[in-house]
Amino acid sequence: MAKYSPLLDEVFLALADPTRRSVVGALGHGPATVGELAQSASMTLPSFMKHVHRLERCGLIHTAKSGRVRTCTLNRKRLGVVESWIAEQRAIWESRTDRLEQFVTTTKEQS
Amino acid sequence: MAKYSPLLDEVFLALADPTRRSVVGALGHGPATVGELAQSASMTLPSFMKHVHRLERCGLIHTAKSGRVRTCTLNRKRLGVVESWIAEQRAIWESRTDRLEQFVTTTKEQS
DNA sequence: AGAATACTTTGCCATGTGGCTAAGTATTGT
DNA sequence: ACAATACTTAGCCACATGGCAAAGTATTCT
Repeated sequence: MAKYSPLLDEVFLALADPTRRSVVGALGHGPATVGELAQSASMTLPSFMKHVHRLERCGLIHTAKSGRVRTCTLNRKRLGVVESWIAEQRAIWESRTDRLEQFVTTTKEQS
Repeated sequence: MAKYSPLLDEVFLALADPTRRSVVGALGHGPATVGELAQSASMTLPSFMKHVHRLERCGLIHTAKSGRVRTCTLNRKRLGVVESWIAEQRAIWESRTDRLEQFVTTTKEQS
Protein backbone atom coordinates (compact mmCIF):
# COMPACT_ATOMS: atom_id res chain seq x y z
CA MET A 1 0.00 0.00 0.00
CA ALA A 2 1.02 3.58 -0.66
CA LYS A 3 3.53 2.62 -3.35
CA TYR A 4 5.61 5.15 -5.17
CA SER A 5 3.44 7.01 -7.61
CA PRO A 6 5.05 9.02 -10.42
CA LEU A 7 1.61 10.40 -11.25
CA LEU A 8 1.30 11.95 -7.80
CA ASP A 9 4.77 13.43 -8.22
CA GLU A 10 3.75 15.06 -11.47
CA VAL A 11 0.35 16.29 -10.37
CA PHE A 12 1.65 17.81 -7.14
CA LEU A 13 4.56 19.37 -8.98
CA ALA A 14 2.22 20.78 -11.61
CA LEU A 15 0.10 22.39 -8.91
CA ALA A 16 3.12 23.80 -7.08
CA ASP A 17 3.26 26.80 -9.41
CA PRO A 18 0.96 29.83 -9.21
CA THR A 19 0.81 30.24 -12.98
CA ARG A 20 -0.35 26.67 -13.45
CA ARG A 21 -2.84 26.77 -10.59
CA SER A 22 -4.21 29.93 -12.11
CA VAL A 23 -4.62 28.12 -15.45
CA VAL A 24 -6.52 25.34 -13.70
CA GLY A 25 -8.70 27.99 -12.09
CA ALA A 26 -9.30 29.74 -15.39
CA LEU A 27 -10.18 26.53 -17.20
CA GLY A 28 -12.62 25.78 -14.41
CA HIS A 29 -14.86 28.36 -16.05
CA GLY A 30 -14.53 26.71 -19.44
CA PRO A 31 -12.05 26.03 -22.24
CA ALA A 32 -9.63 28.70 -23.43
CA THR A 33 -6.92 29.08 -26.04
CA VAL A 34 -3.22 29.08 -25.25
CA GLY A 35 -2.97 32.66 -26.43
CA GLU A 36 -5.74 33.89 -24.16
CA LEU A 37 -4.26 32.11 -21.16
CA ALA A 38 -0.73 33.29 -21.85
CA GLN A 39 -1.91 36.87 -22.12
CA SER A 40 -3.68 36.79 -18.77
CA ALA A 41 -0.52 35.33 -17.29
CA SER A 42 1.48 38.20 -18.85
CA MET A 43 4.11 35.81 -20.07
CA THR A 44 5.68 35.11 -23.45
CA LEU A 45 4.19 32.21 -25.33
CA PRO A 46 7.23 29.93 -25.28
CA SER A 47 7.47 30.27 -21.52
CA PHE A 48 3.77 29.73 -21.09
CA MET A 49 3.76 26.66 -23.30
CA LYS A 50 6.04 24.93 -20.84
CA HIS A 51 3.33 25.25 -18.22
CA VAL A 52 0.71 24.00 -20.64
CA HIS A 53 2.83 20.99 -21.47
CA ARG A 54 3.39 20.16 -17.86
CA LEU A 55 -0.30 20.39 -17.07
CA GLU A 56 -1.10 18.24 -20.07
CA ARG A 57 1.59 15.66 -19.34
CA CYS A 58 0.12 14.82 -15.95
CA GLY A 59 -3.41 14.84 -17.33
CA LEU A 60 -4.74 17.88 -15.51
CA ILE A 61 -5.71 19.45 -18.81
CA HIS A 62 -6.27 18.31 -22.36
CA THR A 63 -5.44 20.35 -25.42
CA ALA A 64 -6.42 20.12 -29.07
CA LYS A 65 -5.36 22.15 -32.04
CA SER A 66 -7.88 23.38 -34.55
CA GLY A 67 -6.38 25.36 -37.39
CA ARG A 68 -3.67 27.46 -35.82
CA VAL A 69 -5.37 27.72 -32.43
CA ARG A 70 -4.81 25.34 -29.54
CA THR A 71 -7.64 25.09 -27.08
CA CYS A 72 -7.19 23.83 -23.53
CA THR A 73 -9.81 22.14 -21.42
CA LEU A 74 -9.65 21.08 -17.80
CA ASN A 75 -9.75 17.41 -16.85
CA ARG A 76 -11.61 17.72 -13.58
CA LYS A 77 -11.18 14.09 -12.69
CA ARG A 78 -7.42 14.32 -12.45
CA LEU A 79 -7.59 16.29 -9.21
CA GLY A 80 -9.04 13.10 -7.84
CA VAL A 81 -5.59 11.57 -7.40
CA VAL A 82 -4.76 14.33 -4.94
CA GLU A 83 -8.00 13.87 -3.07
CA SER A 84 -7.43 10.12 -2.96
CA TRP A 85 -3.98 10.56 -1.53
CA ILE A 86 -5.28 12.86 1.19
CA ALA A 87 -8.09 10.42 1.93
CA GLU A 88 -5.47 7.70 2.24
CA GLN A 89 -3.63 9.80 4.79
CA ARG A 90 -6.78 10.32 6.78
CA ALA A 91 -7.35 6.60 6.72
CA ILE A 92 -3.91 6.15 8.28
CA TRP A 93 -4.68 8.66 11.02
CA GLU A 94 -7.97 7.03 11.76
CA SER A 95 -6.68 3.48 11.60
CA ARG A 96 -5.84 1.97 14.95
CA THR A 97 -2.25 1.31 13.97
CA ASP A 98 -0.55 4.18 15.73
CA ARG A 99 2.15 3.41 18.24
CA LEU A 100 0.13 3.70 21.40
CA GLU A 101 -2.67 1.64 19.94
CA GLN A 102 -0.25 -0.91 18.58
CA PHE A 103 1.26 -1.30 22.03
CA VAL A 104 -2.11 -1.71 23.65
CA THR A 105 -3.25 -4.20 21.03
CA THR A 106 -0.09 -6.25 21.20
CA THR A 107 -0.22 -6.30 24.98
CA LYS A 108 -3.82 -7.44 24.94
CA GLU A 109 -3.04 -10.21 22.49
CA GLN A 110 -0.25 -11.45 24.68
CA SER A 111 -2.50 -11.70 27.73
CA MET B 1 -10.21 35.88 -5.06
CA ALA B 2 -7.81 33.03 -5.61
CA LYS B 3 -4.79 35.26 -4.97
CA TYR B 4 -1.26 34.04 -5.27
CA SER B 5 -0.46 31.87 -2.32
CA PRO B 6 3.18 31.10 -1.49
CA LEU B 7 1.94 28.62 1.09
CA LEU B 8 0.18 26.57 -1.57
CA ASP B 9 3.36 26.66 -3.66
CA GLU B 10 5.35 25.26 -0.78
CA VAL B 11 2.87 22.65 0.33
CA PHE B 12 2.32 21.30 -3.17
CA LEU B 13 6.05 21.30 -3.85
CA ALA B 14 6.69 19.52 -0.56
CA LEU B 15 4.21 16.81 -1.52
CA ALA B 16 5.65 16.45 -5.02
CA ASP B 17 8.38 14.14 -3.79
CA PRO B 18 7.94 10.46 -2.92
CA THR B 19 10.37 10.59 -0.01
CA ARG B 20 8.47 13.44 1.59
CA ARG B 21 5.04 11.92 0.97
CA SER B 22 6.33 8.76 2.55
CA VAL B 23 7.44 10.75 5.60
CA VAL B 24 3.97 12.24 5.87
CA GLY B 25 2.55 8.74 5.61
CA ALA B 26 4.91 7.41 8.27
CA LEU B 27 4.18 10.26 10.66
CA GLY B 28 0.51 9.54 10.18
CA HIS B 29 1.06 6.57 12.47
CA GLY B 30 2.74 8.70 15.09
CA PRO B 31 5.90 10.75 15.78
CA ALA B 32 9.33 9.47 14.77
CA THR B 33 12.92 10.62 14.99
CA VAL B 34 14.91 11.98 12.07
CA GLY B 35 17.24 9.00 12.29
CA GLU B 36 14.47 6.45 12.12
CA LEU B 37 12.86 8.17 9.18
CA ALA B 38 16.14 8.62 7.31
CA GLN B 39 16.93 4.96 7.73
CA SER B 40 13.64 3.80 6.31
CA ALA B 41 14.24 6.14 3.39
CA SER B 42 17.69 4.55 2.92
CA MET B 43 19.27 7.97 2.52
CA THR B 44 22.14 9.75 4.25
CA LEU B 45 21.14 12.07 7.04
CA PRO B 46 22.25 15.33 5.42
CA SER B 47 20.20 14.52 2.32
CA PHE B 48 17.23 13.50 4.39
CA MET B 49 17.38 16.61 6.53
CA LYS B 50 16.67 18.72 3.47
CA HIS B 51 13.35 16.93 3.13
CA VAL B 52 12.62 17.40 6.81
CA HIS B 53 13.38 21.09 6.55
CA ARG B 54 11.14 21.50 3.55
CA LEU B 55 8.26 19.71 5.26
CA GLU B 56 8.76 21.81 8.35
CA ARG B 57 9.08 25.09 6.48
CA CYS B 58 5.63 24.73 4.95
CA GLY B 59 4.15 23.54 8.21
CA LEU B 60 3.32 19.98 7.21
CA ILE B 61 5.36 18.68 10.13
CA HIS B 62 6.76 20.04 13.36
CA THR B 63 10.06 19.00 14.86
CA ALA B 64 11.59 19.40 18.29
CA LYS B 65 14.97 18.44 19.59
CA SER B 66 15.35 16.74 22.92
CA GLY B 67 18.92 15.99 23.84
CA ARG B 68 20.58 14.92 20.65
CA VAL B 69 17.45 13.47 19.10
CA ARG B 70 15.05 15.39 16.88
CA THR B 71 11.52 14.10 16.83
CA CYS B 72 9.08 14.86 14.01
CA THR B 73 5.32 15.04 14.30
CA LEU B 74 2.74 15.50 11.59
CA ASN B 75 0.62 18.62 11.48
CA ARG B 76 -2.55 17.11 10.08
CA LYS B 77 -4.28 20.44 9.69
CA ARG B 78 -1.80 21.66 7.11
CA LEU B 79 -3.16 19.34 4.45
CA GLY B 80 -6.26 21.43 4.78
CA VAL B 81 -4.85 24.13 2.52
CA VAL B 82 -4.74 21.59 -0.30
CA GLU B 83 -8.26 20.44 0.37
CA SER B 84 -9.44 24.03 0.50
CA TRP B 85 -7.86 24.80 -2.83
CA ILE B 86 -9.53 21.80 -4.43
CA ALA B 87 -12.83 22.78 -2.85
CA GLU B 88 -12.34 26.24 -4.33
CA GLN B 89 -11.89 24.68 -7.74
CA ARG B 90 -15.04 22.65 -7.35
CA ALA B 91 -16.85 25.82 -6.38
CA ILE B 92 -15.72 27.36 -9.66
CA TRP B 93 -16.96 24.41 -11.66
CA GLU B 94 -20.28 24.47 -9.92
CA SER B 95 -20.70 28.22 -10.04
CA ARG B 96 -22.79 29.55 -12.87
CA THR B 97 -20.00 31.70 -14.22
CA ASP B 98 -18.90 29.53 -17.12
CA ARG B 99 -18.91 31.01 -20.56
CA LEU B 100 -22.26 29.74 -21.74
CA GLU B 101 -23.93 30.78 -18.53
CA GLN B 102 -22.20 34.14 -18.59
CA PHE B 103 -23.48 34.71 -22.12
CA VAL B 104 -27.00 33.79 -21.17
CA THR B 105 -26.91 35.98 -18.07
CA THR B 106 -25.45 38.95 -19.88
CA THR B 107 -27.98 38.61 -22.65
CA LYS B 108 -30.84 38.49 -20.17
CA GLU B 109 -29.58 41.59 -18.41
CA GLN B 110 -29.45 43.45 -21.68
CA SER B 111 -33.04 42.65 -22.52
C1' DA C 1 0.57 36.11 -53.54
C1' DG C 2 1.68 38.34 -49.50
C1' DA C 3 0.83 39.73 -44.73
C1' DA C 4 -0.73 38.76 -40.32
C1' DT C 5 -1.72 35.42 -36.68
C1' DA C 6 -0.94 31.69 -33.45
C1' DC C 7 1.64 28.90 -32.04
C1' DT C 8 6.26 25.96 -32.04
C1' DT C 9 11.15 25.04 -31.90
C1' DT C 10 15.67 26.23 -30.58
C1' DG C 11 19.02 27.81 -27.71
C1' DC C 12 20.52 30.44 -23.77
C1' DC C 13 20.70 31.57 -18.87
C1' DA C 14 20.08 32.05 -13.68
C1' DT C 15 18.40 29.64 -10.04
C1' DG C 16 16.54 25.63 -7.49
C1' DT C 17 16.52 20.68 -6.26
C1' DG C 18 18.23 16.51 -4.43
C1' DG C 19 21.87 13.59 -3.84
C1' DC C 20 26.71 12.87 -1.79
C1' DT C 21 31.12 13.20 1.38
C1' DA C 22 33.72 15.27 4.97
C1' DA C 23 34.06 17.63 8.99
C1' DG C 24 31.84 19.94 13.13
C1' DT C 25 28.86 20.10 17.41
C1' DA C 26 26.24 18.66 21.22
C1' DT C 27 24.57 14.63 24.16
C1' DT C 28 24.84 10.44 26.22
C1' DG C 29 27.10 6.08 27.61
C1' DT C 30 31.36 3.72 30.01
C1' DA D 1 37.99 11.70 30.33
C1' DC D 2 36.83 9.28 26.29
C1' DA D 3 34.03 7.08 22.87
C1' DA D 4 29.92 6.63 20.60
C1' DT D 5 25.64 8.62 18.92
C1' DA D 6 22.64 11.81 16.50
C1' DC D 7 22.35 15.19 14.19
C1' DT D 8 24.27 19.66 11.72
C1' DT D 9 27.01 22.47 8.65
C1' DA D 10 29.65 23.20 4.59
C1' DG D 11 30.67 22.41 0.13
C1' DC D 12 30.35 20.02 -4.21
C1' DC D 13 27.87 18.18 -8.21
C1' DA D 14 24.46 16.84 -11.96
C1' DC D 15 20.22 17.85 -13.48
C1' DA D 16 15.57 20.19 -13.52
C1' DT D 17 12.88 24.43 -13.68
C1' DG D 18 11.21 28.64 -15.42
C1' DG D 19 12.12 32.65 -17.65
C1' DC D 20 13.67 35.02 -22.22
C1' DA D 21 14.63 36.22 -27.41
C1' DA D 22 15.00 34.76 -32.15
C1' DA D 23 13.69 32.16 -35.83
C1' DG D 24 10.55 28.59 -37.94
C1' DT D 25 5.94 26.63 -39.37
C1' DA D 26 1.23 26.28 -40.41
C1' DT D 27 -3.31 28.88 -40.98
C1' DT D 28 -6.11 32.46 -42.10
C1' DC D 29 -7.03 37.05 -43.89
C1' DT D 30 -6.89 40.61 -47.83
